Amino acid sequence: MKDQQTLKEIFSGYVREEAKIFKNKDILTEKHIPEKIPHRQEQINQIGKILAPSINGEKVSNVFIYGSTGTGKSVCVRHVANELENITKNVKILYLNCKMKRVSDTEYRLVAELTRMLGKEIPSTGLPTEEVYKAFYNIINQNKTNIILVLDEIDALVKKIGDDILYTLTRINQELEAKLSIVGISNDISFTDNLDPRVKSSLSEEEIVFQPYDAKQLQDILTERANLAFSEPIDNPVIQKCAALAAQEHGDARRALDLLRIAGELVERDGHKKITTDHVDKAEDKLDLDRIVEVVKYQPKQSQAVLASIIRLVESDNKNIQTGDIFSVYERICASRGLKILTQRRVSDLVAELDMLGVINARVISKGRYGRTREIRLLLNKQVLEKVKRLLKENYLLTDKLFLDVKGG
DNA sequence: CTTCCACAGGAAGGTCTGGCGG
DNA sequence: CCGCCAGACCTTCCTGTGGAAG
Repeated sequence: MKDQQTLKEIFSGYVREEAKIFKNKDILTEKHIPEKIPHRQEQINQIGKILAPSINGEKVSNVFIYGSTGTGKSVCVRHVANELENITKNVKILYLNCKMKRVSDTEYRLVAELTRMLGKEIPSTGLPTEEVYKAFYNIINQNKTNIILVLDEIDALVKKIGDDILYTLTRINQELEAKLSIVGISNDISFTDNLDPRVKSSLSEEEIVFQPYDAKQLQDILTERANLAFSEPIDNPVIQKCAALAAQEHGDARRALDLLRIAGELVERDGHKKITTDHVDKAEDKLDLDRIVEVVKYQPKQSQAVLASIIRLVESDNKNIQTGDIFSVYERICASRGLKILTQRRVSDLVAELDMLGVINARVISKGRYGRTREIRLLLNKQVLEKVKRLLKENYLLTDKLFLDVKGG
């Protein structure tokens, strides 16, 4: 009873505190699609002009949009899409982020998801892919509406499952006399280079580029959103700091918003009221810390073992760490922990994955006579490294005592 | 110039799990 | 129940290669 009382007090105190700082925290997340998008009017108009003919039932051009992360590609497209759907029922917009695990990262899942969006349930597994395509075609034939398919992070899709699927999708129009257009969004500019020329030309009937924001523009964005998200105005230096830090990260607006949001959360937790630039500094640390630790936490055991090997090598002052070194340490860790030892080929892939996740940096280098390999560096600062190590120790993949004498490099 | 290291990374296939429709 | 399917995860086998050493 006493416990409950205390808990209630904690909660109610928290609720009050939250009410004081955030008016609506969602404004600062990706979920939110703002009414006003500063410094993107031109792009929005371009997208609008391209998609407008769909209102009269005409098929619109495929569009390819690129720009680095946090330049507003998705928001702008979604904004236009919302407006479009508000004024006409002739257009159905299917928005899909291709990076979504277990939703759109394979051919089957992607087509299944699209079919579901059009109103037909498809089991998550069990059917032949061909069957799912049939269902998709059928429902398109029935509906006869104009479909605009927005494929966000389309580069991730092609990287994983190839461009065949895009070819199939672009050909639907010929086969079914349907009106399906594709809006592809990518943050990899060189993405189209490796595309099948047919796909490439049909996908980029129109192209729109999003340049990174500069610090000033980021400030405008932050100010705009901060007014909606927080109950009290945010000090200018705080906004400036968020903008400056994000401007260093290729003008990533998402990062700027994250910084502001986390800073707000930190203040909230401390029970204070005013965000200061110190909070922004802390937010920056926390942002990286949380992301990496979270990533590592949900890596499979084998991948963690590989990471443990890399950390071991780094800790024993090895300068140039290469795949072979990692593998030999990895073998020992597995042996001592009773873990199955995978092949070097597989470990090489796990290393590549860790690289993609931003935990390490793996660069292919040639050492001439002494072979071609990957040179690996850890990308963790001291704070993050400590947390990751603790995590790996909990999983018995790292121990405190050194049990290795690694050959010098 | 050629040689050759220590891998990279593609291709194909195996094994297992979870789920389908009949 | 069966036979089949997709997908995760892994192995086996393989060809390709940048550049220092000879």
